[in-house]
Amino acid sequence: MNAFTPLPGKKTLAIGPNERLASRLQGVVDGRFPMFELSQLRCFVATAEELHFGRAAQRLNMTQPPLSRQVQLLERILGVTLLDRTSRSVRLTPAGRAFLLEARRILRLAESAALATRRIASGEAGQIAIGFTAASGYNFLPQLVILSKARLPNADLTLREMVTREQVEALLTGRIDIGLVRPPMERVEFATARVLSEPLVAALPTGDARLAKATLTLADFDAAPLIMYSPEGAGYFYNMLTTLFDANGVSPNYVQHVTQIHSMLALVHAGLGAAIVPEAAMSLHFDDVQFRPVATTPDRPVELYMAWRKDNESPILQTFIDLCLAEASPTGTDAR
Amino acid sequence: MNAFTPLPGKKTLAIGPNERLASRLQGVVDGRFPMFELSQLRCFVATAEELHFGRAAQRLNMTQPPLSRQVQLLERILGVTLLDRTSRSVRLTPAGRAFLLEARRILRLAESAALATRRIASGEAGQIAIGFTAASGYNFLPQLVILSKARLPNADLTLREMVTREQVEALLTGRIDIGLVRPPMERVEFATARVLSEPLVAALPTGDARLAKATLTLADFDAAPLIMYSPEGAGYFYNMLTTLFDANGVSPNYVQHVTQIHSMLALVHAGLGAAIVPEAAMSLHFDDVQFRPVATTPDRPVELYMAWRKDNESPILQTFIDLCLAEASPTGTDAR
DNA sequence: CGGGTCGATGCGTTCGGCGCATCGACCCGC
DNA sequence: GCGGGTCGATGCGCCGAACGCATCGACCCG
Repeated sequence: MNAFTPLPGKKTLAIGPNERLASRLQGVVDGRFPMFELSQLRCFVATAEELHFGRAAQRLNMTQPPLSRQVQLLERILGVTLLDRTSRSVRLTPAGRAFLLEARRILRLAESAALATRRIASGEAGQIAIGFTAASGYNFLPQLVILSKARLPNADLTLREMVTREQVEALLTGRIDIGLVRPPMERVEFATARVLSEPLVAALPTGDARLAKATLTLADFDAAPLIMYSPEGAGYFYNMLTTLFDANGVSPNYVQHVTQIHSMLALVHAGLGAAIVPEAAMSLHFDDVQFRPVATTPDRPVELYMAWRKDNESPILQTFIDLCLAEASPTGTDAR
Repeated sequence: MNAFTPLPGKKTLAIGPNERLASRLQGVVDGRFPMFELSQLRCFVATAEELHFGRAAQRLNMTQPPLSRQVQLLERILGVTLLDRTSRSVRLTPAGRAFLLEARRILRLAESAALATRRIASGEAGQIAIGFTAASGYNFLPQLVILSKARLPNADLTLREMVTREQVEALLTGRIDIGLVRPPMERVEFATARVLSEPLVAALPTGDARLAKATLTLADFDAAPLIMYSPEGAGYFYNMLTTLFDANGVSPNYVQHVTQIHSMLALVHAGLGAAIVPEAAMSLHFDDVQFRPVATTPDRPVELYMAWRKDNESPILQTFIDLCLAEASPTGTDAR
């Protein structure tokens, strides 16, 4: 069992090891070098730091002979003497000094690569690309980013503004992992959760008589100048408002169609008319533009959904979504 | 007693065969992970690139079963699934995608580290710190740098201006590898080679009557205003000139002692007097300062030596010195 | 000149990685 | 729908590589 078996004589034939070594170093002959291993780098670094094979071996939890041999092997692989050693001293050669720095870098890189990969697999780190509609960028998205920075500091968020239709395609192609989209969102590939529902508010220019009322109704917009959403670029709001107006028999005077909410408010500021915008747009402050609630049925018609591919296996995506759903008020969300 | 005999109190030194295995598995438990090897990274990279174990194994000159096992082992070391594999397809997980980039970086770094170290050991690359006296920086040093850049493009030169005395100390402490020094330079630790010997020239202000002569003699400076070297900061030139003047019975009128040659020329430019400078100083152009040869014995009294430690084992230093000595005119050099 | 230290080396053992053969899952085409 | 083909996983035997022990040879010190 014990390896110790004292042999009487010493066999002087030492061709065996040299032959194996020769086969290993055959690559040197035809120009292709064999590569060292990280364990050999650790051997060398420990030895270079201790400048003493015995202590280095102790640090590496091994004995001195195999350590000596690993360092020798590393030197033969490199074809370079890294350490000048006598029985009295061990010193780094210039090449050894340079290689020591490189070896430390390689080992550090290997350590950090392992760590980073473990974090990514555990959902603590990684990249998340988020698509969002313009209006969700005013209020909800910033909160989402703040939440992510606080709870997932190693998450690397990429934000891309795009309309719902573009987000669907981006989700399918994998260009984004999460979409902040407007309903309806019914696709078998996607899981969705309602993350926001908010009322509509009227944006009125200073001096507008309707500012006297605390709350407006849709009837207040009948035959009045209204800045309206473009059916192409802002279909969700266009459809929502036309449906609401039709259901209530209201016919505003559409003075302009625009796509962006901040453009609408700029036109309100210019006195062109009123606009009806989601409550989140109140984050945008324009001079001479004031807001009033608008009563509708339902009273919070503007909905925002989070959508992601069911088969997206990114661990951090799961962490992120769990985080979002846990943080959002339970009544306001409706997962899957 | 052998240092590696297990002592009663040091159980940890006894590394049984089971302990290696145990430490490998135990490491995962107590938070310390075993480290992967570069060969495993190569296995993973090839597999991730081919997305096919059979082809990857072929690329690695091995068979598929050990490749599968190495990738499995890597995954167990990381504690992370890198590849989702069925019998029909192999796909990277998000963590695998991230680790692939890291693995490639590590392998590239290892390759380049080996290459760089081989270059350093062969004398093709490395760092050389050169000390030089101010005057040698005007002409000789730039040529040396140009020569080095052309023939040793991977040499990383560090240039430090210092007087001869400082260079000697810097050579002894290893702060510089090569000194460009003034004689005498007699130390057993150093090898030296004369790399330059040049005549003295007079720097005269425009209008000086001596400009009429094509060549001046030392007698031309007797009783005339002369800007002189400081004995502390420029001892070599101070001693050379005083010795020459004494030997020729000449007594100039020392109007100012300064250390730097360009300061002397500035004072000549200001009309304060003449100066005697090494020929290399003619590289410095001042308005209203013109040069004339000065006849001396010997006719090229200004000598520059290259000095380096005999025991400096830097391979590129040897290459560099060989290069310098081969390039310099054989008559002008005198190695060792 | 003998004891002590240290790296190198001989030697026997063991363990890990390899190749071969095979399994099991899955796809595809007849 | 069933057999052939593909592909990754696995069992197994073998061999080489790395380990530990013992020892050598060089060197230093008193």
